[in-house]
Amino acid sequence: MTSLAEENYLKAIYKLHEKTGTIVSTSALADSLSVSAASITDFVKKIALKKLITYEKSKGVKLTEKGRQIAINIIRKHRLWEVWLVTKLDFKWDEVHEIAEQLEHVVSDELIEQLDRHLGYPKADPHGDLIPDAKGQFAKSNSKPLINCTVGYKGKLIGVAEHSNSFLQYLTKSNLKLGDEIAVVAIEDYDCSFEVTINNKEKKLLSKEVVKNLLVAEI
Amino acid sequence: MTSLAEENYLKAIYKLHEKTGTIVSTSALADSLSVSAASITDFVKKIALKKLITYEKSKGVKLTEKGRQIAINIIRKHRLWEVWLVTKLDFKWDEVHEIAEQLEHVVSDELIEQLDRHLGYPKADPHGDLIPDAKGQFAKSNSKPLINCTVGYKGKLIGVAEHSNSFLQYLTKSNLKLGDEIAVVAIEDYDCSFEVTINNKEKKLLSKEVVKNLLVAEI
DNA sequence: ATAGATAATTAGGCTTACCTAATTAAATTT
DNA sequence: AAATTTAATTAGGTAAGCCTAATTATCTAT
Repeated sequence: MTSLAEENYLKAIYKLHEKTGTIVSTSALADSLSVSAASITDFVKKIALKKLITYEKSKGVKLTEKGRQIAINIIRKHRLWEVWLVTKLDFKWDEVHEIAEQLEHVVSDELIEQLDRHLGYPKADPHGDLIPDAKGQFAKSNSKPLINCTVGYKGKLIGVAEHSNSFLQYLTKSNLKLGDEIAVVAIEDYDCSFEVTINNKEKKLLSKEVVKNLLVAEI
Repeated sequence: MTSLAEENYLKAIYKLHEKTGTIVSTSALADSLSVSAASITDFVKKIALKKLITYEKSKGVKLTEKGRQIAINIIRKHRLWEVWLVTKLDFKWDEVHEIAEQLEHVVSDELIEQLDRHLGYPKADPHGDLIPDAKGQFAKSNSKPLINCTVGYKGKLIGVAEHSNSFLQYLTKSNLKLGDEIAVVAIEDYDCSFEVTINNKEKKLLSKEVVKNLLVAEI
């Protein structure tokens, strides 16, 4: 069996690897889990023995295929629960993370299968993150950060690259939501801010920080 | 905060007290939690210091009002989740207990409030057990064991006094479910078995063991 | 290439929630 | 009431998951 702590370590390793593309360092993990570096070293040795990760002393860790499957399953559960919270219980997209962090650890394959069915086999969570299927397979995504687009580009907002409550709340306040059509009208060279129109109507100025974190795709 | 172990101890004490009406003994708790008596004594002292229970050495324990509120809240959550599992995810009434045991520990008042609303504020769980409201208040029940009824009695099956999977599965197999109308046709003196009709149609013979565990109420 | 800074590890401890074995208290039998 | 059985407690110990402080490795800058 996989303990709560193990699940959280594996998930953190998965996410850090996804972000950096490299082997995951002790300090990055310590940071992400809010646990001392010494504790990380300890724990990491233990789960390496269980073949959930490979551990290179003073280098860092990597998930094994076994560890990766567990991590992906936790992420699958987390995202399905988030969909449920938003679509069935009317939570806002900035209110679901903490609750899903608890629900993701509930153990029952039957439950998750039924939940998935109940939700109509959603492809993405409320933040646009893809939901892997029961076999751990992700759909292919063709999203890119809006900041990589040029004047004249027209696409749909399908995700966010930053999940902080403050960013999500900023978007809500700005009346920007997933599915909105975004057209790039102009880009200011000096500060990299974008002038865009939303759904062919509303004109908006978006700062570089914001544009970096908006993920768009062809319509 | 209340730990997982604390929640389980309080719930067990609540249920044992409900069943026996008396102060709860160390051995009864040990039995119900599958933990050694020595561990019970230890733990019970700790939560007595937190004023969740009162502990009389060598006598047993009782919930304080604070402990009782926590226990009732866990039971409320458990039963709401069971309703959700059956009504929204199509689980059978004998499949929900273990999953609800996990879900009941998820911490979020908002979540439970929204879940309650989503379910339409159910009064009882799939086994007919009453669901306390957010203030810990139970509705009044006028149910009684079928075994206390006499020939000619007509009532509705509204609950079960025994929750084992084998009993629930027996009822399912016998095509008996909550809401069914039961009329007592005859009672065999010798073995206390009941001859009944279900929904004014099907005739059935129910053993004393079964009749003891069926809860009925006036229609 | 070496000094200094940064990152990782080791050593030793703590808390929670459990355990067994030994002892004491309470209940039951004779 | 004494003897026996049963229940409860005490004493001492364990594993998991964390901690701090001290040490060692690795990286960076001169």
